[in-house]
Amino acid sequence: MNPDFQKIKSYITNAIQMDEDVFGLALDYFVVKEIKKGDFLLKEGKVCHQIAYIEKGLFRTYFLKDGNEVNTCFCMEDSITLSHKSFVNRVASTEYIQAIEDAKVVTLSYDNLIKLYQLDYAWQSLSNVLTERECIRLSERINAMSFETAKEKYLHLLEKQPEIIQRVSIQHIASYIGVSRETVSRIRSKILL
Amino acid sequence: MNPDFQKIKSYITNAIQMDEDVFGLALDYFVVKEIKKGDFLLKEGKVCHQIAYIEKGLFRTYFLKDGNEVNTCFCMEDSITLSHKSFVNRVASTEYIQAIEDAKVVTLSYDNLIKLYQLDYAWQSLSNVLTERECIRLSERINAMSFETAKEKYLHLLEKQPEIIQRVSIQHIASYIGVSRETVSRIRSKILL
DNA sequence: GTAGTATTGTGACATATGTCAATTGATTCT
DNA sequence: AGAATCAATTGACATATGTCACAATACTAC
Repeated sequence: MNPDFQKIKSYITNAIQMDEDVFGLALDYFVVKEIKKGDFLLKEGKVCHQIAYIEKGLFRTYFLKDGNEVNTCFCMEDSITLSHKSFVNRVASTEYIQAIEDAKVVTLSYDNLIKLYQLDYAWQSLSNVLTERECIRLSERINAMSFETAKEKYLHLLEKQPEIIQRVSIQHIASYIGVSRETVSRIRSKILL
Repeated sequence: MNPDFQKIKSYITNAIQMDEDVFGLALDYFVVKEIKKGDFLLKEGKVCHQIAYIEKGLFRTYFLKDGNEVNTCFCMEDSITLSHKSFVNRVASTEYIQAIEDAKVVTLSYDNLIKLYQLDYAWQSLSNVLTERECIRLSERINAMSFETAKEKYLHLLEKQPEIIQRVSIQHIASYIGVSRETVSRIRSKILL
């Protein structure tokens, strides 16, 4: 088996119980892609045709509000990135997915995923588990982000996803937690005291 | 068939294609409950054992942050209310679900839902569709609530769910959009000018 | 290495929103 | 109906955060 598929295999079998041969059904469908920093996995207006398992690198998801970029998600190694709404409903995406570090992903197209659904129920089940997880992640993010001060939001992120703070520029973090970059800068300088 | 089940039947067959007899499998499992204004469908610390289809009435979901109630959701007629995280993972809920109007719901327990999953795949499929929808609703709420001003958030709610504004007290709306009730009061008085 | 560009930090000030207090208005209960 | 409780409004003021301008630092490309 392509050694690139070892990590996504662990990821999947970690989420649900899946037999070796059932996983094998997907081998011909996986496509490995290298993405350069700054390049896009998805742009507004395009339908999201693939899910991408991130083997290496870091992506941000953002949308445009009054011409300004608003970050909604950072995805790094051993996670999956896609525009959920666009992928599931087969509609044009309202968001962008951009690599902010050089990246390597294993992709699976919508059409092939549907084929896998029909070949074995475990693949359907995997989708369900991942969707449930996404749901819970989103509701936690709402609670964290809607009812906390700028400082609380920063500290919350620092606690929950310290690696993001390390690897992502301050302006992207500011946009992610919904405050100005100056405010994040001031919060950060106070914390260090 | 119990006339109380007519509405939930429409709701389900609207979400997915489901045969008459497959729907019939659930008839013995549905339990109709009347809930008085102020009473709880779920409290913090309890596991959410049921999903509730709302035939009549209005519920709010909230959690406690530093002793203050923070509203996260309002659910009314022809929708479903539950604590997703608690129901799916069988863990203690961190949130409360309270009727803020006299209500009538049709409930289905977790155990019975699992039985239905095994009796016919359509029930599993229904769950998946509803979870997908919830995901999309949550991400829209994040975008609306995290990156808008108090006024924008109020107007957004007014546009998307005008009935909420009519039926829910101003303090609950304020908590829902994450601003003080005085601020909502001032926004409202300006809009009317 | 140097020039140029992009990113971050800091101060001054403006503004939105929160907090507190008092008043008015609406519900509920007996 | 009247008392009592609860909800909403309004004003004064405090505070958090945004905006703008500029300096300092860190990257990037030649």
